[in-house]
Amino acid sequence: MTFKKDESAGYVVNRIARLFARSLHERIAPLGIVPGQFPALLSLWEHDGVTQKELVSGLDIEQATIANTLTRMERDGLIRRTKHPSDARAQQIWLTPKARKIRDEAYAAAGEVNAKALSGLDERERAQFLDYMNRVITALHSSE
Amino acid sequence: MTFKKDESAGYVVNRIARLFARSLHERIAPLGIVPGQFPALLSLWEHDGVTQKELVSGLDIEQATIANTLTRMERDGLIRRTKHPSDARAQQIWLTPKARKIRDEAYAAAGEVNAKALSGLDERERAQFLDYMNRVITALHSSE
DNA sequence: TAATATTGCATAGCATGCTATTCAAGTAGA
DNA sequence: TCTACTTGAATAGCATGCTATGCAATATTA
Repeated sequence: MTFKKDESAGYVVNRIARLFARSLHERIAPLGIVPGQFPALLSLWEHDGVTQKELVSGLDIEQATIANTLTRMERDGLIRRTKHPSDARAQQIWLTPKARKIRDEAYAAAGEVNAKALSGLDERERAQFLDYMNRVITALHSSE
Repeated sequence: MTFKKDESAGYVVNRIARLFARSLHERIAPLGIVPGQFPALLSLWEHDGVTQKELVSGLDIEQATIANTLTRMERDGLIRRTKHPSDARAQQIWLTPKARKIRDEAYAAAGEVNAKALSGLDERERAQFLDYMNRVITALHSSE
């Protein structure tokens, strides 16, 4: 009785995630960003000036991970951090002009990767695929 | 025009992969193994005594990554490495009794995670889901 | 066979993620 | 108000993955 990797959802999902990341990495590297910065950027492109806590609350990534990502983003000139006006523990996170400027190209790059990934599925299948994935997320989330 | 994370295949896939890894981690930790060791273990449970090159060729993970994983597996008492009889550059990788012993439980743990993840899909949907994922892998693999 | 190329594996250096912990700053209660 | 709890963020330490390189051993070829 052999464990069939190609039939194990977990195995395949891991493989796909790495392929997506690689593909995205290639396309956004010229913009000066990397895949791990995408979640934060998506959120900040919509609304910046928020605290780290607020940023974290809209993402499904741990606070410690975001903190490190933000440090790299600051190093890379994508964000600035300013003191929060009324809470000395907190800070506000602002996009730099550089980060604002690449927004449309980054969206396009992500769109291209998704398009390429889904190129073998028709409209109905794509919708199903997303539906299935969202159901899997729900199932994995349930504590037991 | 807002980028809808829940409708981006790449975003969702990344999320799922992390949820899978977390769930698997919880279940196999008691066995003394971690998710990153799974691919190598699956291969070695079927056939050990192979070289690193042979092991790598059956997996879709880079050689450098495997090399580091094997170092941790050796540290954790899961494998031993012996000199290759006819090529001083190479080595043969052998499972320890400890690693052999946990095989069935590890299979079961992976099966449980998959079962939980897919619990919201019926038989037909599961087959479709896997089919879609394999098509996505193919699409992402194509160089252009 | 000596020079060159290839190959098997390790290492360096980095990004991304996680859990656990620390630490300073706010808040609440006695 | 003084003590204790909570909270926002950083840090430590680790795993997993990648690309690029290094290095020794083997193979090839001129």
